[in-house]
Amino acid sequence: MELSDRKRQILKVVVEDYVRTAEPVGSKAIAAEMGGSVSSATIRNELSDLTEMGYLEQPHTSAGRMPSPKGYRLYVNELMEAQRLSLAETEKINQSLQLKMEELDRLLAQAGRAVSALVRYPAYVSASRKTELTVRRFELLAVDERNCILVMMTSDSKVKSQLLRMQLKVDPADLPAAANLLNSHFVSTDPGGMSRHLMNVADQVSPQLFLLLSQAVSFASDALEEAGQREIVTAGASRLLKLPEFRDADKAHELMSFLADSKEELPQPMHRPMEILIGPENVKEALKDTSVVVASYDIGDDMRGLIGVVGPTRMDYAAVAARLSGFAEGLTRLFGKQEELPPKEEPK
Amino acid sequence: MELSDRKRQILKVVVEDYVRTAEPVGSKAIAAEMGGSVSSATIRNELSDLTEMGYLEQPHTSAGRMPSPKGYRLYVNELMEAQRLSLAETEKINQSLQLKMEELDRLLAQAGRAVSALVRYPAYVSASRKTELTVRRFELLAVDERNCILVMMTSDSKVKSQLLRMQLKVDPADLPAAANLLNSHFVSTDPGGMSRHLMNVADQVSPQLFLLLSQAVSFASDALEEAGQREIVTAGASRLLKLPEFRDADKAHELMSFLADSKEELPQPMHRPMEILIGPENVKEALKDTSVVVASYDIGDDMRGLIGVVGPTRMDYAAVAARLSGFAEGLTRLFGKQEELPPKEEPK
DNA sequence: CTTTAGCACTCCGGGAAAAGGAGTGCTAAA
DNA sequence: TTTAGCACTCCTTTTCCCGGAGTGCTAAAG
Repeated sequence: MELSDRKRQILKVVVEDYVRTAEPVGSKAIAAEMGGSVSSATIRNELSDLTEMGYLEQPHTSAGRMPSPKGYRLYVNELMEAQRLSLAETEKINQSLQLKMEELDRLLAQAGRAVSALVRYPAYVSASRKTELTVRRFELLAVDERNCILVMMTSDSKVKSQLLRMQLKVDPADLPAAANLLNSHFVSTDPGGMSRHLMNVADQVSPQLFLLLSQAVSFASDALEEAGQREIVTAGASRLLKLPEFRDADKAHELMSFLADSKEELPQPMHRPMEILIGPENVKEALKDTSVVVASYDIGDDMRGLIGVVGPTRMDYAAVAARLSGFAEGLTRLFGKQEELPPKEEPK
Repeated sequence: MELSDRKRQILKVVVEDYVRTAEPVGSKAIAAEMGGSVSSATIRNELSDLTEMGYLEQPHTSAGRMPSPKGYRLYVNELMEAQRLSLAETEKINQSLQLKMEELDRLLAQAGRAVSALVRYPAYVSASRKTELTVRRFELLAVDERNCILVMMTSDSKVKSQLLRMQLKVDPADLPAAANLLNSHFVSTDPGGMSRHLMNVADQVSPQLFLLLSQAVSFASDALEEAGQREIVTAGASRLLKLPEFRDADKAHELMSFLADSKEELPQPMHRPMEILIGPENVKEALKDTSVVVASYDIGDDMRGLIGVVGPTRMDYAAVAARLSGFAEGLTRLFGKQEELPPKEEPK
């Protein structure tokens, strides 16, 4: 059965009222909010229908109505008006993105704090790689005969380095040869492949050099693996405590420790650039009665970031969605700019 | 006035009972716990004295007694028996310290989680440098005429590197000279000094090289500064919610956002390797009715770490102190091992 | 057929009153 | 100095009651 226009409007009013007040809303209030064109009795009939259809629920007979997850879903899909951000608001977002491009971790943490502060709910941010990272080039620098420095440039034009301590003395003059070996055999290879490949060169070099190489390879594959991991930071978890639905300490604790310890299991947008998951639509038990809004953004060409907000099902979806997509765009732009001038020189 | 032995014993019982139950403790319970050698009436007289002297307080007439901060202080200083950890417990601590020595940040975070899990309170961990960090040696590696790699070894034998993108083309053949310049002028200098010094070399080199040098110097001083900062991580903040004293959402929120946003202001041990700050002894307003136990540990020779626990004044000081010092020792040992073999070659 | 007014009924929330209990402080005796 | 006895205090919990908001039904009006 199709919903009449009036039913839709009523549902909209209920959602928006309930989001604001956190109290079940009654027929009288709705009638008033609709300009008095219909009486509360009429509204009551409609409410009764909507409840039967599963869009609304009642905490108990003779209380007002509140939206069910299904009701929120309809609201989000069809009723909600895309909120335009005010200029001031947009300005604020961009301002909070004036981040110094330090390490990615730090930047994510900062972005998370900014989002959380803006929407007043806990937020989470992460970045992950679309394609496997590899090493593009190795260098070895002598320090003394027991120490040398390994420098690698990765396929995303970042540089990593590490001091290698050698169990056996190595003549500094041998280093260029070792570096050549690395450059000819271990370049453009995924971490697993590197360690496997190490065996193949075992008999081509002296034991000293082999020890050195295996250290280098193990550092390289560790570094690649680490950089490939998606790291997630959360911010503003304690904001939950301000919400009436988390007045109960146990409930709050459950969700907050989920945010602290199981960040990896927070939802990612699968199909669209922004997704809204309402209450039981969440797979994770701990999120069953919260809602999540999550958007993705691009970091250069081969990384993808994700930025999300966790809140009660009674969330101001329109506001959060607008701000979140503002942020996602801002971040895409930010990284677009940063990544403009990487050396395109490709190894072969 | 000196406290009689019996008074001291009574105080001890009160503290330990109150810590366990979070309820004011009455004369009868104390009498029972002391083996029935004295009657509750006698205890009442003593309690009355102790209250007058300020070691105990009463939430209201005709309630039991609970320790005042002064009472806790006496308990911590004189009454508390240093708790010996069971073998299993020590084992557990050491096990949780089987950390892979990745980046310091990650290690701290992991240690924080371990401590927090063990003592069941929020914990914080940080590391800071005792002496100023400087660069010991620079290297420049050519990539192409617009890009080169800066590698620096710092005074603590760590290696950092960064890709430098040059606005003006530079002949790779000039790089060794540039590196020499860096090595002769910017080594063993603090970050501030580096930027000041940059002006002095402005007229000794070509504009291209100068641009390159200034990028290198600015990266170096940023890196030094960043590495010098004390970074603090907190863990397990949500455990607060399990405690009856933080049942009130507002109170919990206040402390949790302090832990999230003002970590820098958490206490550090000043004089001794371990310090206990009880309630109002804390300077920070937000900590006025919590207690903090904080211990320090060594990271090699020139870094010092700090590891602390935040909880209600009603904290099991003996247990926390024992576990914390176990952790601090473990960490010192861990870092001691790691740092055994740095190259002692000193620059001059 | 839809809308509206009227009305009885339900159920929650808050406040007052009552009951219960733990613990104190005092007194007087051992 | 210690102890038993007892009255008193004050908190906590429970119970009870009331008011109000809101519903659902019915019957009349549009």
